[in-house]
Amino acid sequence: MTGDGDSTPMKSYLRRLSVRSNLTAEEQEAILALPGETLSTAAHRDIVRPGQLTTFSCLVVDGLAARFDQLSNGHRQISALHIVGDFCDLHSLAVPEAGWGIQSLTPTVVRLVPHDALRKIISAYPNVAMAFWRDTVVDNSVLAKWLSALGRRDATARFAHLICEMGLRYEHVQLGTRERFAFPITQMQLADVLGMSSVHINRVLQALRGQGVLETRGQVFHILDRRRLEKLADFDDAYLLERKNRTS
Amino acid sequence: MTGDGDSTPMKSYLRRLSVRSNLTAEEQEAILALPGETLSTAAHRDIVRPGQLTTFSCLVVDGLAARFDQLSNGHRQISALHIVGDFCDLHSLAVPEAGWGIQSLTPTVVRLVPHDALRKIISAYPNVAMAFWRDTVVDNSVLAKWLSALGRRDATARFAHLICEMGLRYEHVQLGTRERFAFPITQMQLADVLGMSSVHINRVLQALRGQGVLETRGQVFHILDRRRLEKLADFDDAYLLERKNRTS
DNA sequence: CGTGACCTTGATGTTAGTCAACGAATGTGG
DNA sequence: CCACATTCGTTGACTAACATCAAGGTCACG
Repeated sequence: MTGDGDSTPMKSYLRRLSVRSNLTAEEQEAILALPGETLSTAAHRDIVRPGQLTTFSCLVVDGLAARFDQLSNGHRQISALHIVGDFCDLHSLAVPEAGWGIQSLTPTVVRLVPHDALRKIISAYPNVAMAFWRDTVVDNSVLAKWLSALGRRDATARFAHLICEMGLRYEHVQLGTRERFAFPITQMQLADVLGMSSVHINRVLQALRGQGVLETRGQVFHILDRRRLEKLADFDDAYLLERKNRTS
Repeated sequence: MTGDGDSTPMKSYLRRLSVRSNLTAEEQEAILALPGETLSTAAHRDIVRPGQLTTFSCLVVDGLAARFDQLSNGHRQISALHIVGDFCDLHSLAVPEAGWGIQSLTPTVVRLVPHDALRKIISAYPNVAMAFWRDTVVDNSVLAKWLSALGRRDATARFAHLICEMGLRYEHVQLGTRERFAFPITQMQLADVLGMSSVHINRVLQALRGQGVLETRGQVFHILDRRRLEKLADFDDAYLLERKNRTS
């Protein structure tokens, strides 16, 4: 297990929010007190089915989930990775009919928070609403970065960029450091994230290992030469918005 | 000119919102009454510079703008196209520091709406806030579709998909039909949207013309065989959310 | 100890990029 | 109104990156 398990399901989300937003003690209490049902799933299970009408939003408490798009040619593209502390479909509050599916990539624990409760908290605490919104903006920025990676970077740069990003994201929720973190994903799944074949993922990874840039032990990525990795990736962390905001 | 010009700058936005959200007469009045400054720019001008601190959000009143990501290798990727009626950085309300640049692709008229006024309207009319949010969700869905197109579709399918999408979007703001619309973009700019070279854009376009799928006259795209275009694109319009919602 | 998922490697094919040149259209200043 | 410049579109020849196919190896798990 990598997260907090069932004991304090909202804690990891609060940690994520606090990277970018200042919240008062009262606001933090209100977030921690959000109700919901906790659900454990095996790997490769649908958490949200495309087109499903939802009455709750779902927070990843433990494990790894992905938003994916299935194409008629049999291929699939993962358009978001949701790690511990990610509210993977907060937007379903505004649009209850899911536009895409979410699946667990590993055994995963999610917390289903009713839309009612979310509506209450955002109307009672406008600053919390802003913090929520801010986080959805970051998700959007990540998506935009992935897009330019797929459109304009070669396989090595794409791979390197993803590893840089995931390092920071795991660090934000205190599940590792930017240089060493458990990222339980298979090469086939990486292929679906980066829009390439798993064969090519493997070759790129080996090249990086060969150059002494990183090593993997099981699911733990260990970055040996961060400078070089960031250079290969043309990585700039600004889009992850690590600075605090308060706008209310 | 393709839009309403200066006379009623918020009207086209209202049209776009109304595709997906039911708004009362009072709410519509409030939106039309939003203050702001109107600005005309030539083509290829920065509207928002990356990193810029903004105190307003900007609505495209006429023309065509793009959100783009500049890479250090000299390439660039366009991660959103903003047509008439698109509020291209509503999210800057939550995150004032722009994470990306926005440029005009053609001579463009934008309306700069102060954040203050937007904050007032969303706190006075929660249903308007939801309508705004809903529209940012659609922008996000579009981005996700573009991502799977770049990751998992070949050049022809990507091109076809974009044309299908733009047809619907122009129809939504009543600037043409899904089968015939003015889309003033160069092949180089298309290349930056679709993550390919302008040479290849040209070849794909010619192939589609040769098959009698579409023709172009100047900037007007005319789709001759919509069925076939949608099939090539594997297009499903659900992500553009043409159904109405009201959640408040 | 067998089974299935995942990783690794090699050989081959295809898509689309790059480079280069020219034509067409559009705009500009004299 | 014309000569020029610039941008955009078109085409061909060549090349590089990555997909696909196929086979075997490794590891975890029942």
